[in-house]
Amino acid sequence: MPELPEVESFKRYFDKTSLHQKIKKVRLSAPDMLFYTQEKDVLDNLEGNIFVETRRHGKFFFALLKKNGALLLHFGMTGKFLYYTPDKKSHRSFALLVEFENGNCLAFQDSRRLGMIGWVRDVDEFIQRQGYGADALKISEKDFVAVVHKRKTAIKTVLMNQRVVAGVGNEFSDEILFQARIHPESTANVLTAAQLKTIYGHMKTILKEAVKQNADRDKLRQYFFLENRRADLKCPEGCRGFTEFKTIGGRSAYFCPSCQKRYA
DNA sequence: CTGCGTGTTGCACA
DNA sequence: GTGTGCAACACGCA
Repeated sequence: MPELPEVESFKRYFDKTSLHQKIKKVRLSAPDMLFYTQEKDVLDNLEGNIFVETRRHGKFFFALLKKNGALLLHFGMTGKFLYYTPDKKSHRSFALLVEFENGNCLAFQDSRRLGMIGWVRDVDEFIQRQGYGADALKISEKDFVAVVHKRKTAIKTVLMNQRVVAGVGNEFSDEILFQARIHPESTANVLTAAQLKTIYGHMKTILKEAVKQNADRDKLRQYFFLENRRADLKCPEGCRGFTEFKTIGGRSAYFCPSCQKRYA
């Protein structure tokens, strides 16, 4: 599920549990998840070191080390943290395990292994080198309109393109466009500046609210397309339309063809 | 038992 | 460089 709000919630969990403790031992059980990184770069740079602060850019999480660079994690579709005190009876699965000197462990778990693990010398340099766009919660309205307006593909695809804006995933893109009443297949560059500002406003509002609620889905029920990802449902806007499913840009899209207008 | 997906990369090709 | 579409990763779920 992880989109920007979930990653922010994972960041809080990490901040609460894993800062300022000396790292004793690191185990990597999923070397296939390494992202532009050698296994020894992760192990050697973490062991004996201390996490001092964390950062998030879009869906990427970084834990900055006291001495050298930062641990990079991406949660893919099923990634999560589990901080625990080990006992001899049960052992937990992990892709990456950080054992602290105080005896507790932080497991980065990812059953589907679609996440990423890495080490970067410099976070900003990494983001720039990879070409990721500004974070969805930090980008200015002006910059948002400018970068989105250049694109000649479906607005949904543009919102989800991490190299345009970082942090919006499939589910939130559907919800944002539903609230903006714009059809997800509308071509980005034919939308007016006013329409893009509307999209920007909804993007900010929804993401902020989801972050405030700690990405707790039970508290985000009011968002129709986060909650209902099915076709043929009655549109809650009372437009008498029914939800539709379509693959857009290779991703599953849900929308109301009746109240979301399509432009070009 | 089959098919699908909340994410991303990397490739071939227009 | 921009955009499209696919396969790949592995697993839970309907």
